[in-house]
Amino acid sequence: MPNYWLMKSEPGVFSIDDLANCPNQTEHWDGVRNYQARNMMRDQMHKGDLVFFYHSSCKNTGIAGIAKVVKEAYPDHTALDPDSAYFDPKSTVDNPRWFMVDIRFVEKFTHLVSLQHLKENPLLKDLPLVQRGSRLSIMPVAEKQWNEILAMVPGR
DNA sequence: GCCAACGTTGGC
DNA sequence: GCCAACGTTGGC
Repeated sequence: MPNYWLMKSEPGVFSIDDLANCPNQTEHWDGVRNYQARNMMRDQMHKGDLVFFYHSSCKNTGIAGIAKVVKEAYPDHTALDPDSAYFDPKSTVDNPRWFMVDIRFVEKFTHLVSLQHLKENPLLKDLPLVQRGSRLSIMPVAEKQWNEILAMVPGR
């Protein structure tokens, strides 16, 4: 059984369309700089897990589609690159502080499941995404929540 | 652009 | 270990 996740991305930076247009429709998920998110990604995210791709900080916030984990956590090289916005001087080759996984495009929803609709569904009240003040960029999704959200996808 | 909420840093 | 200051996230 796969685990289920939700990962946020700003579509102005990297959208689900960008993922679909990558070589092999696969890209590494760099730039995670939050320990809670890192720990989940590093310790609990496994090959074959499914991911809701969430568009944040944009006009239409919500879940835009599905991706899947195709490579488990390995060091995030952008932390070692002084020219990267994600550079972290405290991360080293021998002792990497930040990690990333590779994900592959699976499906784009014809219409996204909006944050507003997610918030309105009482069955999703425990999802960190809809909780007040939550800023987690990677979060687990329970199987029941996953199925509930899938049932909310317009036209699916 | 605003700002509430949160995470991190660093002095003590 | 406390906590004030600061930086970031992300919805609105």
